Amino acid sequence: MPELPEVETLARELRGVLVGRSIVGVEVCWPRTVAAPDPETFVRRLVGRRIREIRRRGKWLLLGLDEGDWLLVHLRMSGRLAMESADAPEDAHTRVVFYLDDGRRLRFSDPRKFGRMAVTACPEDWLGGLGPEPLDPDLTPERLAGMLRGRRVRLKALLADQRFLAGLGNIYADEVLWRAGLHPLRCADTLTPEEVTCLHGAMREVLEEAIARRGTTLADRRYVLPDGRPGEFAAHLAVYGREGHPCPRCGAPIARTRVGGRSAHYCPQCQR
DNA sequence: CAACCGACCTGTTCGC
DNA sequence: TGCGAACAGGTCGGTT
Repeated sequence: MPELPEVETLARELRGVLVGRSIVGVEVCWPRTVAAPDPETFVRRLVGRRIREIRRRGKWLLLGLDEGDWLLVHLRMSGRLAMESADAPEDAHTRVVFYLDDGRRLRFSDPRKFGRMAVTACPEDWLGGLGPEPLDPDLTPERLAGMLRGRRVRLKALLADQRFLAGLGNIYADEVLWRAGLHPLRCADTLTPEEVTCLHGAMREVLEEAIARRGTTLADRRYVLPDGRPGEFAAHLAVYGREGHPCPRCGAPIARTRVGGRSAHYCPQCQR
């Protein structure tokens, strides 16, 4: 579930505690978490490295290391990164543990085992296919209109397509469309310039507000901050997970349909 | 090009 | 109460 606001929050929180630290050891508990290189080389290229910087690109977290390598992390569905002291309790879902030079650990736990990480000198090999960042100032309404032109796809599917825009997933695609008053099944290349501007604004507002509230922690608590605190945006969701509940804008019951095998929540009254 | 499906996974929820 | 089926959705690769 972690999407752009959750990974952005993670990057900001980890920046304060990880930058300047060195990795003194790495334990791979579930080898398939390591997408590349092979787990042995993965560990060898990390041990002894200092963490220079932390960035986000789409839903990817990037840890910049000295000597030019990058550690890339994708949380997918259930991944979680947590800072913990050396005496923290066992976790049955631990997949990779990074031991740091201050005695603390960065633990990657991931019940569903979908999360992936990689060490590479060339992040572009992994991130090259991603679309633009939704919050990039260069992504103007005019440019967004150009991206939509000729795309005969349903809006919801396009917003969640990482090649189109990097970072939106099921939750925020639904929330953005509700804020913009656009139906999730609407064909993408039929939007008027006014509607594109509205979509552009809704996207920025929803993402910026979600980041300000440190992301969405749902009842299952699969996403929490590195210290275990929850994000606070769940209370501000208008449609996601609210089927049958009243629309915050008009009071009509929120409906749910399916787009490409995934659920799409919307207000049948406000989103035509 | 667009839509759909199965695979990857396991914890939770649902129906009988 | 207990059990298995269905569901959750990010991404990839294959098929229609």
